[in-house]
Amino acid sequence: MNKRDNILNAAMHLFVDHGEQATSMKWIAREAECGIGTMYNYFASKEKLINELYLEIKVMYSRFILEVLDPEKSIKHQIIDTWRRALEFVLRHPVESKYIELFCQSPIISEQLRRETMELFSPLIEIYETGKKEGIIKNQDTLQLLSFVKGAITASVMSQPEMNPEDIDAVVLMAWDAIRN
Amino acid sequence: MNKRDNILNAAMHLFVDHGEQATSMKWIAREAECGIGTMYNYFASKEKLINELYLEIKVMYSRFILEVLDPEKSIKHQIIDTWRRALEFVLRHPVESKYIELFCQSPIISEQLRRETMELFSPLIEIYETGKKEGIIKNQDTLQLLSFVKGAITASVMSQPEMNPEDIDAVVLMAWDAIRN
Amino acid sequence: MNKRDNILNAAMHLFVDHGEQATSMKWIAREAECGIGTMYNYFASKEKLINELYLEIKVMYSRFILEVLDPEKSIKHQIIDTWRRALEFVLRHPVESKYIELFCQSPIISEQLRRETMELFSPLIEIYETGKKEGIIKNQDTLQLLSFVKGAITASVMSQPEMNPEDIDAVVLMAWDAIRN
Amino acid sequence: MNKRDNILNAAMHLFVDHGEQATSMKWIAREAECGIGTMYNYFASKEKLINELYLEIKVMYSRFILEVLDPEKSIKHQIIDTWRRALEFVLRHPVESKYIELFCQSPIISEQLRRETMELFSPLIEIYETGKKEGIIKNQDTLQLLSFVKGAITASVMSQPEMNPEDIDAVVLMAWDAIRN
DNA sequence: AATGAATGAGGCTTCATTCAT
DNA sequence: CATGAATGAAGCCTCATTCAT
Repeated sequence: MNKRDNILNAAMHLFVDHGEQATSMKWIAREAECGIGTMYNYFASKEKLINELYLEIKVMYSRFILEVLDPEKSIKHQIIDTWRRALEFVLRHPVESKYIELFCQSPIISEQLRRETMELFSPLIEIYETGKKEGIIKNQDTLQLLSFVKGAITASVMSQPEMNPEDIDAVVLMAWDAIRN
Repeated sequence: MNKRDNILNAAMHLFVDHGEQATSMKWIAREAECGIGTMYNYFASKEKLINELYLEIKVMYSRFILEVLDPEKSIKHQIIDTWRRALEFVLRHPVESKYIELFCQSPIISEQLRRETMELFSPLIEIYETGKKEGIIKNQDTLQLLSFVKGAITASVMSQPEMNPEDIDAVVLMAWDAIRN
Repeated sequence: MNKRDNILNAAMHLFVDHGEQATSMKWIAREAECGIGTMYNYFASKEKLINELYLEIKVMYSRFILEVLDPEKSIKHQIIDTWRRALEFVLRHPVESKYIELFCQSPIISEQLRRETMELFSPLIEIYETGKKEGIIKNQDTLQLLSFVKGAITASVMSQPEMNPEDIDAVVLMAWDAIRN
Repeated sequence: MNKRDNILNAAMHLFVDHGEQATSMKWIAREAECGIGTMYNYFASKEKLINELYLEIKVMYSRFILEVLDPEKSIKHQIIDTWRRALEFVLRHPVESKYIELFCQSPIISEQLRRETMELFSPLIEIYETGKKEGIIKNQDTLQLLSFVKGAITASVMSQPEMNPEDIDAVVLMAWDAIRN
């Protein structure tokens, strides 16, 4: 594992466990097993580090979810697949998930970066809009639909961090019942 | 307005806008128009202040939601009423809502307090369980159901802070479709 | 016991147990069972309080020692009597003794007060000088003699706070052997 | 001079002149010509600094006194030699001596450290006990003897900080007369 | 005279950042 | 590149003192 990733990984774990501001650069350096000065060769400041970490995780997350999209499949299938992937992400990458949950709204994240990472998920928007046109999901504002299911799924998995396949099926079913026509 | 509430109010606004850790006690004092020392007559430490603020808001929130519960009504009505109240709370108390959204998971909130505030919502649990017995809502784990709709509704209203009555109806319908049998 | 003495007494105990600076005015007020403001009716400031306490104790100490002086007795007897009284003072008033031991040199005590309290013991000086003239004690500088025996006796009793009569006799004998001719 | 010693030295002088509690860390830093933060690289807290300074001085003091012990010499000579060294220490290291005098009993010094530094002087105890066995000094409790002469000598030199050789001889003689048989 | 809430200067300590090695 | 000692601004908190009641 390269040194930059080492640092980001150490930072993520500490942030999740103790909060961004309660985690000092010294502490990150100790966990990453490098000198404090070294970190400043990779990240110009703590703020930069936090923003880069945020970007890294969001990119990883969006890739994980979107890479299962198969345009051959039906819209319903595609939507449900993204949900399953979202749930799977939490199970496979609990720390990254917790990070997103906790610091998504951190005031340190620049507004610009926040907007950029939102765009990573734009392919989802198209799917939902196609779904609406096909009449298989409710004709609501797309952002509304997305927020609803994202909130629902995230909260579900957070409240029960160790889901088994039946739990996953149950949550996916509820989400589908919520938005389908 | 009494001085203690002044302080809590100033703190809440600053916390929501700039984060708990980025908000200094000096800053809160300036906003609350009192000396720093005065705050320590009411709250033994910043941590205590944060915890008391959390409790205050959670109690206010739970009262607001639960006070519309009418045992005479059908379970479906009662469930939907609580959702409408939850949405109304966000519209009427946007800062308090944002506070809950942001700091619900703050590592500063003591585990004990977190548990205590959870119990404030226990009446909801009974309603859902009656609903399950009556067969009108899905036979899922109650905490799962609650998390799902809570997450969904919160995310919905957060993504669109100025909802009109139709939006509210739409969200409530989605939530109901999600959990009904 | 009057209120002023109450305050001085509470202050003395706290100072001895925790140090002058570590003892807050609030704490003294709590122990003296009066309001903080009340203390300021009796002592203009903490510094004044400390200085008055110092004076009070030193006066008490000097009176205790000097009141046994009997000009009818021989010089040797008078000297030894003061030592016995000094030892007795420690046994009877351990807290006051500890206070003297600890804060005798406190930088808060004003130089003037320190000089004034020194004069309280001036009768002793005359006795030693008479003793030198009579040739029964060593012909040293009087301050030297006084310091020597005072240091010796204080250290003795401090190292063994619960002396029995034989211990007292032993210390007195050593002191006498030290200065006698 | 190394930086740690610089800090300890600055601290010692300020403590002696103004008291431990009246001396702020900022002040010590200014005198030591370093940043405040630098001090915390060497001492984890003000309390630690005070304790380490105490240890340093006590070790220096005990070494200074004990290094003249010569088992070839008579007990009387050995005892008197340690006294002369103690007096010499005060003359050569007046600030260190004042520090011992003033803060020996500071409530900040940990009880454990106090016990440890006492043991530094254990060789003295053996000498006195040999002296008692040989019948050349009074058959008192050893700690009593030690306290007596230590208190006497310290007080003597403190009351007259610039002693000449005759004064030293006089004090040593008084001390010897006090304990000899 | 008695009280204690209010105040803010100042204390200890942390920590992001720099820079000489 | 890597390191970590040095730095001082800024944070939390204490506490002597005041003043309105």
